[in-house]
Amino acid sequence: MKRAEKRAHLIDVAAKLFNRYGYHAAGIDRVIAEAEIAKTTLYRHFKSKDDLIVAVLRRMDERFRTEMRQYVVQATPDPRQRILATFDFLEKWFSEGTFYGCPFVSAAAEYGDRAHPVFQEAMVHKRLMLAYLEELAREANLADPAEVAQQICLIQEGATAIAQVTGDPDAAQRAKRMAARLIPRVGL
Amino acid sequence: MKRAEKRAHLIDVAAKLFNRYGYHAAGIDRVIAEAEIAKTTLYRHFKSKDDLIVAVLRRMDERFRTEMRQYVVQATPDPRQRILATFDFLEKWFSEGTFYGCPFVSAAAEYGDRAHPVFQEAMVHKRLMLAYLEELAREANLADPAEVAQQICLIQEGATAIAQVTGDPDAAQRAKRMAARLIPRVGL
DNA sequence: TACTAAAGATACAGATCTGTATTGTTGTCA
DNA sequence: TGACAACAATACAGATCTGTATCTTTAGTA
Repeated sequence: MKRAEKRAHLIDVAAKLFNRYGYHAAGIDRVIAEAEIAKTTLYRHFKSKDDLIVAVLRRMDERFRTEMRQYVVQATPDPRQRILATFDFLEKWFSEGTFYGCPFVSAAAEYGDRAHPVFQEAMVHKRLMLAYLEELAREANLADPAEVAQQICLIQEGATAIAQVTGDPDAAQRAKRMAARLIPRVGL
Repeated sequence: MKRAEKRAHLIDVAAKLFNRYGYHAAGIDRVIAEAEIAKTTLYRHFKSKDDLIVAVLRRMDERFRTEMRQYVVQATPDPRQRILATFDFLEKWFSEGTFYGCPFVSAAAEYGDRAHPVFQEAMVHKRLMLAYLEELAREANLADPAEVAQQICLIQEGATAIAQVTGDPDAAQRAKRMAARLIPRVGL
């Protein structure tokens, strides 16, 4: 395995463990055991655990938004329907069995200091999600794309939290229905 | 200080620390230092840290719902407005400076095993919140109280997550406007 | 006042945590 | 093939964690 692949694999394993057990509860020893690498190797790639966590969040943000984009694009060409398709993507996520709530919200909870790099990374993700939703709202010719994006974002967060605690993926479809009512139809 | 008061004080201190630093990050040593009690005293009241966490969650649930009830009752006599008043209560909470996101969602994230007592306690809180909102929806004579309760609950969770990550208490008022659009006016 | 239960103080056991140091092995490229 | 960087394996330092054991002091009660 090449160096870059090793690093990527390490991040993937760490992401899985952090999501499942939490950022504090999942220790470095467990990560290296599961990734089957030596501790020295980990610390050659990342100078600290916080550093690894930040890398994990960055990777998850990238993957999450890329996959959502791909899902939405292939789902429907209609701009308004694309906004609603994000909720189908959420439903898929919630049903995955590896879903333990939003990793970014959890990270912000475990590293409550707003100046902490981990918290900052969670904020970045939320900003980028907001930007994407605003982009969709703009393409749908909605009156106030920024406001719509904020609303959709809020509903998505709500659905995620509900699905996490209740374990019910249906939260996504309920959220979708709510979003449909909030978004005025194009041309109306 | 009497035994019962000591126990209550211990729970309050633990709640503050768990919220601020997280359930794993805040250690027993820190709790007893802040509460100014001996470790033996803590373990006389609670047989383990998990036990303490469960007690903290129970107390927070009780307090949260009681205070929300009181706030809502004194806010307005109109049943429909009472539903919306819950969002003003949230705004107050978000602005408190001691707000670090929903303690129950965070607890569920740190103890992701659904069979874990801590996770169970988070579920109980959500169930009770749902029951309260359904009660409000029923008093407002809404067509489908159970469905409305689920929707309001979802929006509240969304507002909480947004406020946590962005630090913006305005999420509560946005959520309130969204809720107002979702709840049909009485008699219509 | 004498008894008892609770609390304080403290040390400690045993595990686990992050991070480093050491030594040997592997693999890659010139 | 020889040099060099990465990796593995391992031990370890030093801190921190949960939980217990020991002993003393306090406080309430009969």
